[in-house]
Amino acid sequence: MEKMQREKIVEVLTRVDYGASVLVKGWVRSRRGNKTVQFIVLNDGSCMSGIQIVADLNVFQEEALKKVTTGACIAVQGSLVASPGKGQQVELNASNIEVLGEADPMTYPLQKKGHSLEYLREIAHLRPRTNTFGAIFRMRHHMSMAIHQFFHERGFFYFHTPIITASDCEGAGQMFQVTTLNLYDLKKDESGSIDYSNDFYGRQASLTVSGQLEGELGAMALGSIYTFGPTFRAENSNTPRHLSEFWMIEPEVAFNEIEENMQLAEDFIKYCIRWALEHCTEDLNFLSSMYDKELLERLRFVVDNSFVRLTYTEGVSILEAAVANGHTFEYPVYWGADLASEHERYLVEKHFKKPVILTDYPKEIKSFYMKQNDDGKTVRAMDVLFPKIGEIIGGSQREESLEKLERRAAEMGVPTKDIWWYLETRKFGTAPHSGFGLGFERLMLFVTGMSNIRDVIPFPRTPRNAEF
RNA sequence: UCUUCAGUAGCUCAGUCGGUUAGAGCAUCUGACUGUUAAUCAGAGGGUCGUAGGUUCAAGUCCUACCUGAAGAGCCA
Repeated sequence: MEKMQREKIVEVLTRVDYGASVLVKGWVRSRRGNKTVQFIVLNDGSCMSGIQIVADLNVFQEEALKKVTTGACIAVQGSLVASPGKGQQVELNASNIEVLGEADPMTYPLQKKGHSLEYLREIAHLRPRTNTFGAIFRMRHHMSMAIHQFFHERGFFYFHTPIITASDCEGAGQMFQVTTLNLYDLKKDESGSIDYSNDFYGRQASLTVSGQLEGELGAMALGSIYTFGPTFRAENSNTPRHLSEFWMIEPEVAFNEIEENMQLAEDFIKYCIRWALEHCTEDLNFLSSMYDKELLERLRFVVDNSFVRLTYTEGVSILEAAVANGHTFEYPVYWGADLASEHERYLVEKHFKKPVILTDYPKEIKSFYMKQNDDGKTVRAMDVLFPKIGEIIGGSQREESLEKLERRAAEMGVPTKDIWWYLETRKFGTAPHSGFGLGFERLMLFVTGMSNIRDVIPFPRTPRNAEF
């Protein structure tokens, strides 16, 4: 084969310079045909569509096409022609086909017919080659770009918080320990505690459960920052909405109060969804047709309507009214109770039928760092609740008073000695500030219409599952 | 972690009240077909019924434990 520049199928499909000689490389999705002509659908991942390769058997020996099987990788040189068949604008009349990598049809796990998502999870190393996961992972990229673009446009700085941390007071869940100690020969002191003085960091260390505390340090210097990185929770959560390793976006803004924080959250989510509608049309249409017919409608609805904002207290009143009218919940509703998912779902899906931002929760059920309201009972927390997926964002205005912060930490039994540096932001030049955290995969669930979080990250990490 | 459901061919599933040799579609292979669109048509091969015990004359089917998966719940993003 003469030396040519390989072209991406996404580009070739838009071309109209018929007769041009083109080289494409990709993986065979299917081959069909008869004694005269064979059709090969070739996909290189650059877009959902494959290009149809036409192999005239006057040009090719049937034997030469034997290795062109589903899953094989081939390079095809041919001339671009307008397709006489239905279903595609252009196709490639092959003049040369080279098999770069064979795929034994007897053992190749992907067939051209559909597979269940559960089965594809077991072959996560190959599922990116399917239409569904090609679409999802292309969208994952686009959503990442949207996030950076949104914050960059608004003057936020991408701030890198550490993945390994020695503080355990976020209260966000169980942590994975990081150690180089010999687990077969752990040294313990008289009280039976493990001696970490010889560990890598000279102290106990873990994978981060949130970059928020360090993010606040950035905000108190750079003004507006965001983080976007992996986060780890060692919770034994087995649900379609939890991963033990997931990606989180955490903006933090100096001088923002809770209202501005809410506006930022709403603008941010809408920006991302609008970006998906504009940049991922082909993939969205596929996912919509295959998995969720109302997907596009739901995305447009969220973009076009403002989120409902109400306080926890108002939310509880609505739920209590529902109970009075005969609606039954499994868990009781009363002021002070943490809302169960059935309660959140009722507000979002039954009562308001649109995204809801709940604010001003009882201080007892929220973290120590949230700004205390003057009523002495509530804090300036905010949760953004979405249809289908529940809580997509959790955030708050932060307590800027050192005294109040320390008192609350003590009341809640939070060990603050490891976060003296965090407290010093309140000691030196403290300022009102706010931020929130958004689970990237939860956003992905919403924009793709997928229902299991294990299907929107290439290699999901969940309890008892770290394959690939 | 709790509750419920499921595990039978490469994949998706059927298998009746416990009863003879384990069924289908798709995939794969072989053949047919002059442009197909998840092509079509004909034929063939393909099984440790999740694992280990137990009940029974007899277990894919009933019981127990465990493993794996899914849904819901809790925890949370």
